[in-house]
Amino acid sequence: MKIDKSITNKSHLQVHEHVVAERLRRQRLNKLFIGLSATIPGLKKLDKASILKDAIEYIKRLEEQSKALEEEAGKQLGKPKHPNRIDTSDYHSSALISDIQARFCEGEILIKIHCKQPKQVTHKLLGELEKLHLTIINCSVIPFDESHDITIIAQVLGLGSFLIFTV
Amino acid sequence: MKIDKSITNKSHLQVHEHVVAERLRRQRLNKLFIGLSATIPGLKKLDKASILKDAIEYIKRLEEQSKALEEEAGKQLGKPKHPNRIDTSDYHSSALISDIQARFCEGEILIKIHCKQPKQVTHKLLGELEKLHLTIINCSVIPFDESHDITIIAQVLGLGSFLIFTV
DNA sequence: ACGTACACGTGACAC
DNA sequence: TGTGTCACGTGTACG
Repeated sequence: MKIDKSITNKSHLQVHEHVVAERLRRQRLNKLFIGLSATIPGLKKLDKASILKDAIEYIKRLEEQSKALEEEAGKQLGKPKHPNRIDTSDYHSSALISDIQARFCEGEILIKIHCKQPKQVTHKLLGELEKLHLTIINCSVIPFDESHDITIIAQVLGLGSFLIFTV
Repeated sequence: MKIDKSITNKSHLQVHEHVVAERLRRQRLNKLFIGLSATIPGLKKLDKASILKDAIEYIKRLEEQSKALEEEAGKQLGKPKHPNRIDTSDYHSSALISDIQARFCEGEILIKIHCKQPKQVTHKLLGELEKLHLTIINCSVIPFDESHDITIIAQVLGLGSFLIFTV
C-alpha cells in the first residue's frame, strides 16, 4: 500500500533536517544522562532507569542529610524548634517594625528587620544594646523598597564574639 | 517494494509483545522523570533536558552544602579552637589582607577581614561574589585602627539565604 | 529462546 | 512560520 506523500508537504530536505535535529536532541539527552550519572556516587548500573532512580534516591538522601545537619548545628546552640530564633515580641509590639527575625551562631547574632522609621528603630535598638553592655562596631542604614534595612555589628565586652544585627 | 518477513522469524504475537514491552519501558522512564522533577525544588520547565540539567545542578549544590555543613560540624566537635574556619590561604597569599576568618550558620556566611587597601580587597571580593552568582545587597567600609573593616551582605540567587561578609 | 535496553526515523503537536 | 519536544513502532544487540 502506497503512502501519499502529498499530505505532508515537507520537502526531502526538510525531512532530513528533522531527523538530524532529532538525532542531535537524542545525543544531547544522552550527554545529560552521562553527566547525571557522573554526579551520582556509587552508581553501578548505567541503565537510564537506574540513573534516574538513583538520582531521585540520592537527592532525597542529600536533602535529609542537609536538614539533619542544619538542625544539629542549630541544636548545638539550644533552641530546638525554630533553630536560632529568639524572642522578638517586644519589638513587634512597638509597631515600628514590620518584620523581624533573628538567628545566632557561636555567640554571634543576626537580626533582620524591615521598618519604616529607621531613626526610631535604630535608636531603640542602640539603647537595648547599651543595656546589654554591647559595643557598637558598625551601623549602616540603607533604603530598600520604601522601607529600610539596618545592619548593626556589635561586640560583647570581655568576650571576643560579635553580635551582627542586620535590620 | 515488498519486504521479506522471513529474515525476521518473529510471529505477529511476538512482535506485538515487543511493542507492548517498549511502551511499558517508556512509561516507566517517564514516571521516573516525573519523580525526579518532583524532588527538584524551583523547577519551572518540565522539559526532559531541563529536568536532567537541573537535577545535576541541584545535586552539586546539595553536595557542596553538605560538605560545608559536615566540615562545620566536624570542626565544632573536633577542633574547638577556631570553629567554622574555612580555607583562606588564597586571600592570605595576596598579602592584601592581614587577617581573615570566616564562619557560616544556616546557609549564611560571615567573613571578617582586616586589610589595608579596602578598595582592592572589596573589588576582588565582589568579583568572587559575581562568579558565585550572588546578589550584593549591601556593602559598607569603615576605617578602624589605620586599617579597614568591610561588611558585605549578599544573597544566593534562588535561595532565600544570605551570605554575610564582614570584612 | 527470551527478556531487556537502546537508537533510530517518523508523525504530531505547540509556541 | 519553523523550531523544538514528544511518543510511537521498529530493528537490533546483549545476556
